[in-house]
Formats: sequence, C-alpha cells, structure tokens
Amino acid sequence: MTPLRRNVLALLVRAGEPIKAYDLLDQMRSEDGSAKPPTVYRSLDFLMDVGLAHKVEALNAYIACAHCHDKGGAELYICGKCGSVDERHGAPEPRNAPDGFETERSVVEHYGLCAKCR
Amino acid sequence: MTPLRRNVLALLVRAGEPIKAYDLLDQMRSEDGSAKPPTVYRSLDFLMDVGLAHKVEALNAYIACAHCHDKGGAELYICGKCGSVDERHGAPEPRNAPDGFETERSVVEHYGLCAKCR
DNA sequence: CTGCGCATGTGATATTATAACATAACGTAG
DNA sequence: CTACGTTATGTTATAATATCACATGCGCAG
Ligand SMILES: [Zn+2]
Ligand SMILES: [Zn+2]
Ligand SMILES: [Zn+2]
Ligand SMILES: [Zn+2]
Repeated sequence: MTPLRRNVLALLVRAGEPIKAYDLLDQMRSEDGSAKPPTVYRSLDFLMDVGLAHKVEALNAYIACAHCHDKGGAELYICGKCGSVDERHGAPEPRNAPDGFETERSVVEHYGLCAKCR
Repeated sequence: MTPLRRNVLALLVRAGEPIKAYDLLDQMRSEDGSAKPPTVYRSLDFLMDVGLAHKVEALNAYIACAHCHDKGGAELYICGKCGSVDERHGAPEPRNAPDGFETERSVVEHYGLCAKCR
C-alpha cells in the first residue's frame, strides 16, 4: 500500500458514495497537480484487485469497500435520489444458472429508492 | 418500429452475442454510410425502452432480448471464453435488501465459463 | 555497483456516449 | 390543402471514460 494508493482509497472513503474516476482525478490534482488518468485508474485497479474498492458498473463509478468478501461478491443497493449505496454480501448462488455454468464473478446492482428517500 | 430501429435490432439479433455500439455503427455504415453515433445510441435507447434489448453493463455492450420481462429483470450468464450469453429471468427479489429499500431496476450479470467452455 | 521488478510520471490516443441544433416525416385541426 | 405539433432522423461537435506506450524512479537481490 503506497502513499498514492492510500490517498486514492482515502478519497473514496471520504466521498462516501460512488465517485467517478475523473472526479477523483480532479481532487487529486487540486492537491498534487501532477495526477493524470493512468494514475487514478492504476490505483483503482489495485484497490479493486485487493478488494478495497468496487466499481459500480452501471454508473461508471467507484466505491470503497470495508467488507469481507470471502463468502461471495458484493450486492449493491443504490439510491437514485440521494446516491447512497448500501453494500451487502453473501450474495446467494445464482439459482437460475444454466446447467454447467461456472460463475467467476457476479455484478449485482439494485437501483431504486432508499428508505429515507421514499 | 421504424426501419432504422428494426435494422439495429436485426443487427443485434444477428450478432448473437453482446455487441458494442461502435461495432454496430460500423456495420450500419458499411450499408448506409450516413450512420453516426447518435443514430445507433438512439435506436438502442428505444429498443431498451421497449424491452427488445439490454445493455450488458460490465461490457458496455448490447444484446437483443426475446424474453418477457413481466416478472422481473434479466439475469445474464456471460461466458468469458466464447462470449455467449444465456439470459434468464424471473430474477428473484433481492433478499438482502436493506429495510425499506424499493428496487426499481436491477443489474445482474454473472461472468464465468459456460458448460461448453469449461 | 548492476540488474531486475514494480510503482509512478507523462504524453498521446482509444473508446464510449451525449449535447445541440437542423431537417424530415407524419398525422391532425382548421 | 395548409399550418402546426410531435416524433424521428441527420449532422457537427464535444464530453466522459479508459487505455497504451514509453520514460523515470526506487528498493532490493546478487
Ligand atoms: Zn465489497
Ligand atoms: Zn436515498
Ligand atoms: Zn431480456
Ligand atoms: Zn463459453
């Protein structure tokens, strides 16, 4: 965990909601000035590899993860109004899987309204 | 259903697997010449609105849909080796949903190996 | 010291998607 | 028929997202 990566993680955590790569980049630039797209994408890739971040596929955005994913992938509940994300896991085995399909990675994202915003 | 939209749908069906918007565009151009990005994106938006196509979020690609989605969203099983997509539905209500969360739309994509490619 | 592996810096470019405005096509009220 | 509103399409440009390719720095094994 290098300073650069730690910094990116800190920004993700601070955001507290899905944040776009280029918004991260802007924040980094405002402190560092030298940050460029590969800087942030590399750090995000690293953080995702080690399980400290997720990409929210349908938003092209990224979030920090403080969960344990031993038991399976993340399941995200994303409020379209306030932007909050509630991450759950232990996402169950796909029951409708075709015969013989071997799942390596699942993307599960639910979009809607959180309890507060209904 | 206009000729343009029908043509885009036909190309999606013919592809038989997830296809990128700009690949569609290339195919359209090879026949029409005048096609441009908004042409294809508008048609895709229309087809998705009426339920004849889906976006595969984690691939930024699109597929035709011949299913009935009365009972819920699509659940995609995508083979990383051969590119085939098996679409299921009746995807179950999220069981881990936070209290009070009201889901409007779900993205469920499983990546792995299909039976043939294992 | 030297060579190697990995992280980062840097400039350019590729890929994906939308904005903004113009034109056409089509039905309907008058 | 003509004028108008609405929807679809054409066209130009640009925004937003992501990667490539190559250079540099940095820590450590030999
Ligand atoms: Zn997580
Ligand atoms: Zn909310
Ligand atoms: Zn479908
Ligand atoms: Zn396969």
